[in-house]
Amino acid sequence: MADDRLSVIFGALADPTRRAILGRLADGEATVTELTAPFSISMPAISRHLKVLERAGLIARSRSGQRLSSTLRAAPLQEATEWMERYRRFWDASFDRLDAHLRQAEPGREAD
Amino acid sequence: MADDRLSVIFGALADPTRRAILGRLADGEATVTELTAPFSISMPAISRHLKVLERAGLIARSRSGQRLSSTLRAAPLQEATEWMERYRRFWDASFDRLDAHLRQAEPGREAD
DNA sequence: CCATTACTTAACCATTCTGTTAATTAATGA
DNA sequence: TCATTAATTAACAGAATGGTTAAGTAATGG
Repeated sequence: MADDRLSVIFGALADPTRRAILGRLADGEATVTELTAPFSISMPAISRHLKVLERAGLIARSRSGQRLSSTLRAAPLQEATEWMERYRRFWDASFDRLDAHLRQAEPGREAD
Repeated sequence: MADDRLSVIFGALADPTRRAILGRLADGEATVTELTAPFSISMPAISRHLKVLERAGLIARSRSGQRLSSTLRAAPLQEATEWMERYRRFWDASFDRLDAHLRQAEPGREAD
C-alpha cells in the first residue's frame, strides 16, 4: 500500500475486522485481549490490526501496567470525509450544472 | 482484500493513482488513453485500476466505437460517508455525553 | 481488406497483507 | 523469586496487489 496519509487511512478501513474493532471501541476503550475475544482469529493477528489502525491514527494506545488499552481517535475519519466532500455534488440532489455538463459530454447516455 | 461492499469501496480508495483517476473524472468522462496520459505507468496498469474502481461502483464504463469511456459514480462515496457518520460524534464539537463516558471509562486519561 | 488505434488479457515478478504457531518480553501478584 | 497473564515479535505460508511486457481482440478508416 502507498504510504501517503489518505492511502493509509482508507487502507486501514478496507478490512472488516478493523472496522469491527473501531465499532467496538466506539463503546469505550478496550485491551488487546478484549478486542480479540469476539473474533475467531489469534491475538497476534489482532495485535497487527491494531498496529495498522494506530499507524492510521485511528486509535491511540496507552499502557496501564500489564494492560495495553486502545482508544478510538476519529480525526482521520474527518480527513477521509473531507476528501470525499469534493465529490458530494455528484451524489447530491443539487446536481445542476455539473450534471448537465456530464450529460452533454456523452449525449447518448442516461444516468443509471 | 475482503469482498464485502465497504471493503471493496475503501480498498479502491486506498490507492493514490485511483484517487487521482476519480479526480480527473470529476471534470468529465475520459477514455483509458486519456486517463493513462498523466501517469508514468502503463495502460494495462491503468486498465486494472479502472476495473477495481468499476467493481467498487465508483465508475461506469460505456463503449462508443473504439473508445471506452469512464464516468464517475459517486454513490459508493455516500455509502462510505454514511458508515463514517457513526463516528462523527467522536470528532464533533458536541462531544458531550459520550465524551463523559469515555473519560469515566479510564479516569486517569485526558483526550489529546 | 488490412494497417492502425484502443484497449484487455495473459504471464510473470516482486512486494505486501493476513493469517498461523512458537518464542520472547514485561508486569503482577502470591 | 517464580509462575502467570498480557501482549509483541519472529518466522513462515498462501493469497492479493500493482507493476511489467507481449500477445490477443475489436472497431475504424483508407
